[in-house]
Amino acid sequence: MAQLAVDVTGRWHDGDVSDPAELLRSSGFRATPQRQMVLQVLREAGDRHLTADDVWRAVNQHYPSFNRSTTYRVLELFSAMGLVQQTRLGDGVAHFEAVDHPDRHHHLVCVRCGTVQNVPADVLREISVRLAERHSFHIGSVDLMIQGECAACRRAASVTRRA
Amino acid sequence: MAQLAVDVTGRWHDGDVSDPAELLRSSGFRATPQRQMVLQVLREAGDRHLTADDVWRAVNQHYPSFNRSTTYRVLELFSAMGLVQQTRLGDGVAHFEAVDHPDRHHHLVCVRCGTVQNVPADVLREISVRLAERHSFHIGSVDLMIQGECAACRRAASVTRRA
DNA sequence: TTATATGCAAAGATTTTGCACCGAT
DNA sequence: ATCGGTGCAAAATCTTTGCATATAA
Repeated sequence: MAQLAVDVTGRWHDGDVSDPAELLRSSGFRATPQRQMVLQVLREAGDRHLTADDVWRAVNQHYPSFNRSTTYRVLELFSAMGLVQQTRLGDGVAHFEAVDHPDRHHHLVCVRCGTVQNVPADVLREISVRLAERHSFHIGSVDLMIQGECAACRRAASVTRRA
Repeated sequence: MAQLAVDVTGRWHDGDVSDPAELLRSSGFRATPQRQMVLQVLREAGDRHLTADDVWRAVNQHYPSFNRSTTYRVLELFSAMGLVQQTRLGDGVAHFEAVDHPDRHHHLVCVRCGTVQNVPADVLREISVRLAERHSFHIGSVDLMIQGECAACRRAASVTRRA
């Protein structure tokens, strides 16, 4: 995946995250219906992480001409703007969720059954800030993934497969 | 990516991580040259994370019939065995590294230039153990990725693109 | 008006799968 | 001799790109 195909130089939003259209314009981008609908879908999803395809299907339902490639372009833009956080859960597909706080929750992924448990992110806040300071790094998002066996699978001691 | 197509039930290694062949056999798997070479390549890479393709190219050089699909199958097995950790750098490709400690280091990924800084993982040990206990989760690997802007890019305030 | 963003179609990249054969045990 | 593992080839999945058109500002 190419990173930052979009030029966001000096165009980061600094304000009103509640008004998508204004947010886009104030960052120097156009408030197209596609972009607004993508953001809405992501926000309505709450802390469920959607794949690009999930997003596409949701928007496409109300807006049939909405194209897959636009999905990727919009999601890339939002990632660059810091509106959306991209998460990888080890399943080879990118997952996206709206960012309200820079770090919302993290993931325990079971390598047996693929179940994902969310855990609140505040435990990491202090540590990640300290890390960032030490490396003069400006945090966009924090993403912790712990892989292992969930309680059920440990007990079961039997293999569960995932499609 | 399908998870656990391989049956690893009750066959986790408990011992001598230094002898790849014995390690595999004691876990109930066959010690094929392909598997041993993949492990060797990953171990020689130290803390550089290799993509599946990197691994394939390295092994293929000494073993021309070595096939890409075998690469994926072996890496999946090693992940399930906990020998190899899959890390995410936000570039859409899976990266792998040999695991000696359950958590070795984590990553600060610059969304501008793609630079990756490694940071020692011990800061997270306590927290991840606590999290795992709370969720009755058996930790296989811990993977923290912080995305944002590196010091250089913040200063530059100009966009750097990545191929 | 005009540069940005989208739709479309095609290609690219990565990963998975079915099947016949091979080889570690 | 078995059955697990590999090679091969093909497909599936996910994502990116070029270009003409549409549209937000």
